[in-house]
Amino acid sequence: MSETRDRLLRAGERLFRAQGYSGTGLKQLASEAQAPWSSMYHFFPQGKEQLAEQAIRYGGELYAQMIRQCFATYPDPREAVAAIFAGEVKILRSSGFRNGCPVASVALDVASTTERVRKPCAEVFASWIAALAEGIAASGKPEETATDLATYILASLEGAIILSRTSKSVKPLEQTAQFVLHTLQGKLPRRARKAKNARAAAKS
Amino acid sequence: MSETRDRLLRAGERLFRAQGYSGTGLKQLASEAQAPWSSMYHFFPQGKEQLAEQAIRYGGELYAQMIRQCFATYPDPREAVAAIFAGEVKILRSSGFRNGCPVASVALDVASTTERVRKPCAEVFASWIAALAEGIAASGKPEETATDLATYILASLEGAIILSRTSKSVKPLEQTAQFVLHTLQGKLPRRARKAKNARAAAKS
DNA sequence: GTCTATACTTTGATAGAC
DNA sequence: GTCTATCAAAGTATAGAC
Repeated sequence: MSETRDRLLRAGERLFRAQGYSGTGLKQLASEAQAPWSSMYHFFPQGKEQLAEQAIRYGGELYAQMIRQCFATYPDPREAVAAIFAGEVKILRSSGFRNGCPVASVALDVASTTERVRKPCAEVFASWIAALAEGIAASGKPEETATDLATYILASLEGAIILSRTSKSVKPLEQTAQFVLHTLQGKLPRRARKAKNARAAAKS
Repeated sequence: MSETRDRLLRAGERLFRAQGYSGTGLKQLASEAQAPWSSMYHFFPQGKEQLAEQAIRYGGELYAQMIRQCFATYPDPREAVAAIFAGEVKILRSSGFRNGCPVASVALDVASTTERVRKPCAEVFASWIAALAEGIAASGKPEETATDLATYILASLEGAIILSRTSKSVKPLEQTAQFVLHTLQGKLPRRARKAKNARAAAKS
């Protein structure tokens, strides 16, 4: 609907992604969005948390679409996941290692302090896992295994992005991709379903 | 040497870990450390960046020791890595999902803005990778492969911590551990060394 | 819906007495 | 090394005219 509102959300996604939640000021955000300061509280009367919540969902939906797009283009999950990692390499490179994950930086900032913002972060992560799992399950794997795999893939991707962004090198992303892809082509852990047994073993 | 200085560093590690760099105020930090406000600039005349830099290194060294300890206790890399993941589960649980990685939250905050703090973050990550690689190489794997593996393990661990912290559930951590351990016991990706070829393939 | 102005708080950082 | 006081700037949020 509103043009200005969209610009605010996009600026939010950009800035939160690069500087985190606390590190981004609303005035900087409005200025970056070329929006008047008054629109800030016009469109988001509940302030920063409300804006962040919607910016997270906005960026999250974009990324979910990208994931689905990859699986639509490459029916083979291995190729799809390779494309996702490769896409991340491109994003990091072309942004000078500024654009990492639009959710992770906010999530770490607020996970323990601002419940209202933590929740959308968790939901977006869950939606990405669902998108990955759906793509994987489409190739014939049982659904539970697909969700476990999807969680593992997202975790590896997120961590690799952090390492790459911090070291300003795409190597961690590329190296991690190799092992994840290998997992995808190989046989899965014996009985990925029986997480309970494995859990007990890991604890000891 | 100084008792007060140590308390400030420890408080820094605690707070930065849970709230990020921008999200943590120096006054809150001094109060939490039960240190007078004046000691802040007495011990860290260059201000917040200097404190953060040293707090990062402090926490980083602690974690590196823990990694080495795990490999010393369990000569089998698989068991050592399982212990590291299990330890993280315990830390998250016992802290009410507050204590994630002491570096990642700061790294995402400042990676693109505060070079002085980004650098120690990158160095600490590198030291953890080195510690992991050393433990893995000790079991007979070639050195280059060990470093690649170590990067992959750390990435998966970091990402899993994020997912677990955000969702307030240890499931992502436990599921990710399963796949990582499976990679460790299985055969490695064909020619982990020839990263260049793989890189080219991932791009296409 | 936008403009200008402003209240109030917190931030990082200094100064000077002791 | 610590205390008290204070600074300028930036933070979020509001108010009222247009």
